[in-house]
Amino acid sequence: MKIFLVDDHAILLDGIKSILEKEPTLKVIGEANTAEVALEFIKQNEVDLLITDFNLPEMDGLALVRLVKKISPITKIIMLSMHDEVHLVKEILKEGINGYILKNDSHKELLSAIAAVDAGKIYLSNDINKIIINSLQFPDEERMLTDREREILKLIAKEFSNRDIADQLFISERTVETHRKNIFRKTKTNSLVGLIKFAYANNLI
Amino acid sequence: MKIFLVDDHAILLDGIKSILEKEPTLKVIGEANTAEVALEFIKQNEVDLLITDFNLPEMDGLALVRLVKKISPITKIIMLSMHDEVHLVKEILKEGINGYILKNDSHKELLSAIAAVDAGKIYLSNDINKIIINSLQFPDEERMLTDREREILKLIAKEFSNRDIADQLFISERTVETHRKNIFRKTKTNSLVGLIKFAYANNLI
DNA sequence: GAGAAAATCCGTAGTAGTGGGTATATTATA
DNA sequence: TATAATATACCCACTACTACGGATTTTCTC
Repeated sequence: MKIFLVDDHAILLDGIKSILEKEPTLKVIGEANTAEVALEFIKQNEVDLLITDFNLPEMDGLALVRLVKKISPITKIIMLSMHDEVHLVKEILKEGINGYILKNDSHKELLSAIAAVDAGKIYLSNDINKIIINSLQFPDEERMLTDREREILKLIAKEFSNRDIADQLFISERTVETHRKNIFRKTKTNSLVGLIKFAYANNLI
Repeated sequence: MKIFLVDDHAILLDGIKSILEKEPTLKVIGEANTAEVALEFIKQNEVDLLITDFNLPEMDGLALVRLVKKISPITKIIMLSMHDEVHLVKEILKEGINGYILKNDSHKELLSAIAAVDAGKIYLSNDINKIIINSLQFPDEERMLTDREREILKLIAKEFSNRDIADQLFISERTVETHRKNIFRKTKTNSLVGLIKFAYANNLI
């Protein structure tokens, strides 16, 4: 099984490689610190399995997954993330990846995931399963932010005022206020600080 | 050399262990996900080198370092952090640790650090050196926040209003406003969002 | 083409925080 | 003990955002 690793922390990359090298059936044929470099490699080489972090500089793991699915549909993908925020997990799973494990899972979980994915199954780590099931049991939570709301939240996080955002998007300040109101409602926060924390947890910053 | 590892991400712990096991002179005699568990171990066993992450649940890496220095002064310490924020780096180095490397350094850097520390030297990763030198060249930056300011920043980050904070600390709202002003000045931010980002970067949240 | 969802826009009143000061008591530190 | 640093407190004018409310247009979906 030809595996390609992506993570922006070299030490983690080295560690995982060291673990996988102990398995005779697995072969790490390449690694990268950024999604861009990974894509270049996948365009030119056949990769059976891509194991990628979600947090990457520039292009994030989600964008990488979408592009890999386009340019190399046979490549299976396992996401190795530290994020356990329900919105974000759902967003990633929607892309149809083959496995999702967390960084505080052990290497055994990673090996199990690889085996399962190799056998054509989908593997979710225990914690991720819990999150999914929990969100099915308590579906009260609002649906995700719309694209526009997300756009505005990002601008808020970039320290723009309502006035600035309105100018930038060529809309009225009122509209920005309305979006802001809706974002607050949907994220169940009622302070700017809470909102920024939400943005962090959901990787919008 | 008897080494103890601390990191809240099991997969990283496993990876580093796997790397270190290849070196015949090194022996990983234990590992932990939390500072508390690590301290228990160090109390009862002789540890030559502690390699610890900074971000830990509950007690953080800085507090761990301070306690280890007390209960086992012979134990050398290498901090393995993803933080490269100048204030925080300085704060950690002030504790007198033996090495500081970043998570996006490679395993070679880690091995070099271990060798240097074993030889009684202090090892700083290249990026950390740059940060230190840079801060010497441009010492214009304000000194760190005072304890009180830090306390107030944490409360701001917990979504308390000035009124709330004043009540909680039994001081006037005016005083809170003054502290807030000083915090803004010192952190060179001028929006709440910037402030929260600073708090994140400095691990105050 | 009906209906839902999303995006747009507005008013009015009130509040919390910003930015500019100044000033004094307390606590470290040399 | 002088000096600096920190923590405390106040004033005033201003602005940005909040919290209610309601409404219309555009876009998507069945």
